[in-house]
Amino acid sequence: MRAASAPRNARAHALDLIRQKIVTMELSPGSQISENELAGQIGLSRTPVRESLILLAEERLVVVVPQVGTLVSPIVESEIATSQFVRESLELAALAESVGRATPAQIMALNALTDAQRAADKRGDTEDFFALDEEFHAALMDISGHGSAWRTVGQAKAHLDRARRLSLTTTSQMGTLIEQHQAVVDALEAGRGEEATSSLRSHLRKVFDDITVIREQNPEYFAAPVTTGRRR
Amino acid sequence: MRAASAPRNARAHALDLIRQKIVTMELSPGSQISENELAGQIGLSRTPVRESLILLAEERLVVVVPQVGTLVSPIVESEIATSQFVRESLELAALAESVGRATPAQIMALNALTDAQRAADKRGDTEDFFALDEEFHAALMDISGHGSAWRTVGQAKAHLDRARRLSLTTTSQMGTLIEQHQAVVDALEAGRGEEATSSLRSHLRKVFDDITVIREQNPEYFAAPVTTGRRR
DNA sequence: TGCGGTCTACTTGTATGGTAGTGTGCATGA
DNA sequence: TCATGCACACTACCATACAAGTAGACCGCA
Repeated sequence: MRAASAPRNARAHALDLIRQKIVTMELSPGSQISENELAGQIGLSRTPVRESLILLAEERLVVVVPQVGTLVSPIVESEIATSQFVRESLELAALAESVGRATPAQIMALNALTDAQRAADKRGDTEDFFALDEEFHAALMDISGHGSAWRTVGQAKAHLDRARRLSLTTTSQMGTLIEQHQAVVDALEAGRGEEATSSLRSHLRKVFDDITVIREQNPEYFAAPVTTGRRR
Repeated sequence: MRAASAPRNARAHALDLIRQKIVTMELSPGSQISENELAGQIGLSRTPVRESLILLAEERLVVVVPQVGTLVSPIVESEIATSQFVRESLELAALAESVGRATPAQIMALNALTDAQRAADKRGDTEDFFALDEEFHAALMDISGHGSAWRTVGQAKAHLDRARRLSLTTTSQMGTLIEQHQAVVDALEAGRGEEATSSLRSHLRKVFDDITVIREQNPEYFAAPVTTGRRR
């Protein structure tokens, strides 16, 4: 979400703030946080902070242990795999329905986004790059007519993004990702559905595969495949 | 969710209760509810009830208007379409990955579920039928190894189920649904992936199409395709 | 009769106090 | 030295009080 522009109320503000801290790794996975402490930092009472944490727990970004504490979810491989599965399934299904539906204006908008990404790449602006990446995928999904399903993708994506942030220092691969975006747009414009979906699939897989590399480089943030003792 | 067995705490209890009231149409779409009133009924204070409503708002099952009130979400066609898209995409993608992975024990479990559904059909027990339906689809997804993505499907499914409940009086079609389940299991067991996915797709589509019929019969619960003035 | 302002009842939002449960560290004793 | 029990500090959970805002009823007036 690029636009956290409208602080509808204090809770929404707190929620955006805390989620950002988690996804950007400012709050590192596994670290303990407390309602009191966060409330103090943000300048609110415990109530809106607590409500935010409940929502974040629903997103699996934090784990609340009753009477014990709240901690930032460790990056669990199975969780990432699930997020990848959800994202990939929804984006590919949407793209398949988009073939032949995309208007010239929509294609233009996608091209504008890839251009903007190239500019961000040259500037080395990884933050903007990530924001544009988000916009691109959202716009792509919107063409299918299932834009409102982006909410679901966004939740899954949060887990992936958190892991990806660990590699944002290595900006060398941004060019590759942009060209993969472009390949999807070009195939979509030409009406080549198979090519579009296969391009998008390999793009999403590449992002996913990068994470496994990241894991080897930053094992401290990754948890063992714990079975949390919770029954399904 | 068949098992609301473990009342982990008061809020989880309230959440299950309220969600059930909504999905079973005990709280009709569009009707206004209040934190105080619900708290009184359940026998809790506003706090856990309020937290439950926040979560339900995130699921789009209720709409909270600040300082005005909370109302059960009307059944909006676009919302149902999105839910259908999410459910269909995830279940089909999972099934495609399940082909060749299903163990004999898993196939047996699926067959046991269809048998149980036939029994429920004979008894005319629609509640049990719905619960078994849920179990069946969850078990099917679990085989793919992406069982934890069922959470996501479950949220989408809640919207669909609510609309389906309107037709639970017409139990005549339960037999058809069961045989569609069986067709999926049989194809999966035989390793015929294409047949399995196409069977599941037509099954899910049938459920979806039923809803459009329901709409014509119960227009009062359906809202016009309102653009709620909310920017994406 | 119709219009306008005010007042009240009710809503959700936020702050705060008390409760129950958990983990930790320290003192005590073997 | 090590094990054990206990007190304490800390947590999230829930209840309650207060604040901010809205909608509608009601009354006065033109």
